[in-house]
Amino acid sequence: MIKSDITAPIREHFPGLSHPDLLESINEVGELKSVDAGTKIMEIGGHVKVMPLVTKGALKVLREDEDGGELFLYFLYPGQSCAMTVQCCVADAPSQVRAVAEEDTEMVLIPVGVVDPWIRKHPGWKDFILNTYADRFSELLHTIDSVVFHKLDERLHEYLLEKSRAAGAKSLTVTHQELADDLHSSREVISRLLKQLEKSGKIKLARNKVELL
DNA sequence: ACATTAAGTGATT
DNA sequence: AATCACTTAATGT
Repeated sequence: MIKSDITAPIREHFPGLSHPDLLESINEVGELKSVDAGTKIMEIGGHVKVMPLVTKGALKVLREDEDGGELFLYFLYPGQSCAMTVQCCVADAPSQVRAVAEEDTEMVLIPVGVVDPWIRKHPGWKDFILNTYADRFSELLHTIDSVVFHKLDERLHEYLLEKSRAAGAKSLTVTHQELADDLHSSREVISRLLKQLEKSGKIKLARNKVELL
């Protein structure tokens, strides 16, 4: 079947999961999925049925407050996965974050039911889960540092750089409003900060465009 | 040409 | 740094 294609992207991006037994298990229950940029992968409050292993593109993970305000947390790149999923299938809790495809993205979906059993069955899987946790935890600390200690203009600049990395391009197609939403700020403030960044020669602006220099 | 949406500005808190 | 009220500019139909 086409199923054998699944292990190829896994072997390429998740070298830690390349033990034959584990690959066979992944091949049995995993499902390769491609989504267009902007597709919602996970909604807040939604029940998590699969754990995504990103193999191409990027997922954007966001927190949302009571009144619909958003806050960007981190991107998930190829070779990474979401610790929230593990938390959710262990605690059987609904998702507390939203995940959206930042680019056209490809991932292998692992049913949450096998996540726990595999930890005992496959040493490589256990290490992977622990690493996923450790990675997300330090990403989160970094985000907290950024929010609490950095000024908004620094955060904005850093976010633009990350976004550029996710897009794999220097030129981004975004509105000021979208940036404001991700950083939990307001459009006017972002506009003004962007203009400062442009003046200091770090970026170039056009309608719906931000170009990193 | 007109309507819609993005971006800029100044004042206020 | 956020919000408001308003203007100006760019874009789609």
